[in-house]
Amino acid sequence: MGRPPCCDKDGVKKGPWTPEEDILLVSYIQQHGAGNWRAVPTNTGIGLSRCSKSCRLRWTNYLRPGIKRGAFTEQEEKLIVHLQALLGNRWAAIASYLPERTDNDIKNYWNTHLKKKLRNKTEASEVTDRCGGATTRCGSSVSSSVPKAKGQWERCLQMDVEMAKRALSEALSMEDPVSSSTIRRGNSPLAPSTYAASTENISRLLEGWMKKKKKKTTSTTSPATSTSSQMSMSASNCIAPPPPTMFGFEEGSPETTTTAAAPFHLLESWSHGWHETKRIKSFECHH
DNA sequence: AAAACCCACAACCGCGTTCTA
DNA sequence: GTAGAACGCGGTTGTGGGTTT
Repeated sequence: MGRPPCCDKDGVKKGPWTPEEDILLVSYIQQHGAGNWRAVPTNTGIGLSRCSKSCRLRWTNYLRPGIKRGAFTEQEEKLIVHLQALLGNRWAAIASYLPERTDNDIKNYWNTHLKKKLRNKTEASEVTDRCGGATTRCGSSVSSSVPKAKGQWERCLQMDVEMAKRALSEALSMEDPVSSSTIRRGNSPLAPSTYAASTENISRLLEGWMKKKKKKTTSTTSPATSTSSQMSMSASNCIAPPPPTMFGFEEGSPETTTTAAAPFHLLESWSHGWHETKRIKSFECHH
């Protein structure tokens, strides 16, 4: 009946990942490709005693090639704010418009920076009309608990859509052609740089890890030498593609057909070749 | 110098959905 | 068709580093 069990909870390691574990995971994915997470812990042998869920998370959030880390740009910030206004806290959907960022990253950034920023803004403009002014951000959240008259809500949403359109156009026009073309095309399944990019991710993580370790202790043996050589060796190879960054919205979704759908069409060019019906379906289900 | 506090972010948890035997 | 596990997502927590007192 059903699928076999995921992984026995006993002996499953938790907490921060070490570079060794990262290497193990990446080399596994290099050989077998991303997906089938259930098989990862068993196939990597005793070296990786992580549950499949943890492996998937580690890969999608940190090791996957093409992930951009560091400070968010103003354009990214704008995008997030407007998409959050349109989509609510659907971080995965929002992340699909920022292919270099993960949903976790965006979620964290929202919770730590943008939420505060917006709160300050709204506090400052609280005195003014909540929905009437042209610059007032209204209908801000899909999940807003404040009830609104239908017509009013639609007008607000329409305004948000217009704002989002502008922000998206700005963001798109300001992108440099090289990086944006990479983004639009995603990671080609056979792109030779794919694994290299992944090892770059690990190298970055390793650097940070080494710094931390240096601070803590100077006497412990570090994995740096073995891992770096392993990485440079592996970098010449090519791995299976990462899970395609999702792009999901379907024409005619209820409630979004005439309003929110507009910016998504605008963005469709971003992601040609990335259509992932599974996620589209999943998004439909949420509506 | 040390304690207290704050902040950022990586990772975990729980739940709904999807998949498969 | 059904049961049960995997998968994916959003919310939350834990931890480590930085700053302030």
